[in-house]
Amino acid sequence: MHETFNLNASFAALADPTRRAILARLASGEATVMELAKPFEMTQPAISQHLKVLEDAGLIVQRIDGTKRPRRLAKAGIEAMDQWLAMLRKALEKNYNRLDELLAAMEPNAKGKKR
Amino acid sequence: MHETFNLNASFAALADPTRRAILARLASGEATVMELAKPFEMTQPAISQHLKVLEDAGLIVQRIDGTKRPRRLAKAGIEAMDQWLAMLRKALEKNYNRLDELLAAMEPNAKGKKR
DNA sequence: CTTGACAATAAGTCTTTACTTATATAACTA
DNA sequence: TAGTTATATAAGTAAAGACTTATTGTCAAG
Repeated sequence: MHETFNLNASFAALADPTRRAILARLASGEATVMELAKPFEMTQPAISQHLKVLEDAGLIVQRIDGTKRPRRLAKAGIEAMDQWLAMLRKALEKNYNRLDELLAAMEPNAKGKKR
Repeated sequence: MHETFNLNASFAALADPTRRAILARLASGEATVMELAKPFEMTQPAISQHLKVLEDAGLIVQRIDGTKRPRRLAKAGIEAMDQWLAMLRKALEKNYNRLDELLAAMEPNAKGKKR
């Protein structure tokens, strides 16, 4: 419930190229809204809205510095997605092995051979 | 272009809990549409549409077996997302170190006030 | 050849999303 | 203090998404 719900928001957040670019930028350190907005042909409110999506998804956090609100990456949310994907990747490896076994069973003659 | 576009679709695909459940199911091996549909309170067309989304996103592939169309996980698409996220995770580790350095540098003197 | 199982597609509805412009608020600066 | 900078919020719109029901295409088996 808590986790699944958050994964919905987290993956949805990554589905947008602007938001992925923002995260990539934050990967090299904190940045303010204006700094983040600069590379895009988009208004500041649009960027603020993207940042809200990222924050609600648990992927970034903000800090207060005068009138500025520098954002940085948030570990927890990113790791949650990473772990979910790791599960899939592991399954892929397993299935790959299983496929090997299947092929081996189907071709007793050519067992262990790579064609 | 190719890669960014695909990541849009891939992450968007994972944003839906039904589709994540489908992938989790496929993690334990091939399954037909009907098999995949069974756990959900949803019609078969709905599942077929989800499968189309997953396939367009490069996350699954299908095989033809009579009138059945068994799906299985697709390595490439999953790895693409995994690698993008790995980039973020790496940045987090780096930034964590950087923060350590910053705090260490600030510590010798009295720490800044907050105002 | 007909029937039934498996699956895709079409069309319609309702909700969500990604923007825009306009405006508000709070904190710096001169 | 007044003006400017940094950011958030509100309201409106157009497009995309997640379903539904209805229908169609294909194969397999009697």
